[in-house]
Amino acid sequence: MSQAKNAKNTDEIVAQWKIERPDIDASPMAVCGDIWRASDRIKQAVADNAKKFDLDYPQFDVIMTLRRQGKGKTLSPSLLAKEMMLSTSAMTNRLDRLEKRGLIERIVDPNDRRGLRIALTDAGFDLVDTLVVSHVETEERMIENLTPEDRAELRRLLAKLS
Amino acid sequence: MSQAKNAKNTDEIVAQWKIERPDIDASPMAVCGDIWRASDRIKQAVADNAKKFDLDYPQFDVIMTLRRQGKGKTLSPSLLAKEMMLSTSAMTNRLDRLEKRGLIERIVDPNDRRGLRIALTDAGFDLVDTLVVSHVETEERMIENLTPEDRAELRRLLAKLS
DNA sequence: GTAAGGTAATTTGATATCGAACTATTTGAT
DNA sequence: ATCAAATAGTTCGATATCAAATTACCTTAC
Repeated sequence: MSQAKNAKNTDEIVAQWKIERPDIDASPMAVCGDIWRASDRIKQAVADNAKKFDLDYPQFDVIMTLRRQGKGKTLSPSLLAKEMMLSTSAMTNRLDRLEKRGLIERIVDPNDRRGLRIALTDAGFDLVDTLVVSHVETEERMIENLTPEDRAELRRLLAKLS
Repeated sequence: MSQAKNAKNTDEIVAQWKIERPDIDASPMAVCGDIWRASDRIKQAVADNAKKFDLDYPQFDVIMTLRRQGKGKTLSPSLLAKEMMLSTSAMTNRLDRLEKRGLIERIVDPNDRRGLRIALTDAGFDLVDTLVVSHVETEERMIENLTPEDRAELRRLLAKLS
């Protein structure tokens, strides 16, 4: 995940293809590759920050999503899964681990006995409230070289992707 | 991986945090989140394309890397792993599967009996040469709404990330 | 009101990943 | 020359993921 020192930059990759397949315009690889790698670096930084709180990224992801719904709010496992683009079986797994750690609890849905409501425990709530500060600092550090205009422009360009 | 219909856009997420934690400027989440999601969509499209050739992304990744080195060129497993930012054990796994499919072969390094040289077979070479065409088309389709200037600007901005 | 089909969550089985331990070989220091 | 340390690749153990199957419950159509 972390940027390996020896990984070629995306221009070098395009140059290699230019030699091997001069009939192909490989330049999209540079654009897509740069997005890909930027994302990997952000993911790594975010995961490293979560690790400081003894959380892996999957756990971090869930409790952040729960926290931003508001104090006392709950979500069903399937909504959580949809929200974070994950299979419900992966969500079951994440919730198992978080429940074991006492950060969330599963509450039977009073209106639908098939369903559950997932709530942060007090410990989970407190943890997120500390965590989110350094999380935002981490992300800010990743993009600190971008001016406000750069940021807006970057988002505008990314929004144009199909 | 695919963009879930119900996933909130990153502005909505920032807005939720604004309510819950007005003391925090969560705007970096929107920038980083947009990069993250753009990357996920590209990854999905690339994996879907590979699937048309009965390859999963990991296998695709390896044979593309080998192919662009040039016909007949070889790389060691550890260099391959470094090149694609992967553990060597994951690389062993990928090579096992590719070897079973007859797309690559492991050749003992004549200069170092600990080492291997990984080479594409003729079948592997032919497969990549078809595959790479639709791969580039796939990536081009993802960024088709970006003008050449947009693409350069996007890369310039991404390069400014820490 | 009952049966058919839909939905919620979990379980199961397969695969990919990593880090650590392991085996075999090479390199380097004396 | 010898032996310790480094290196190449694999194996092992743990964890995460997905898709498909499963169980339980709800909703709809009649």
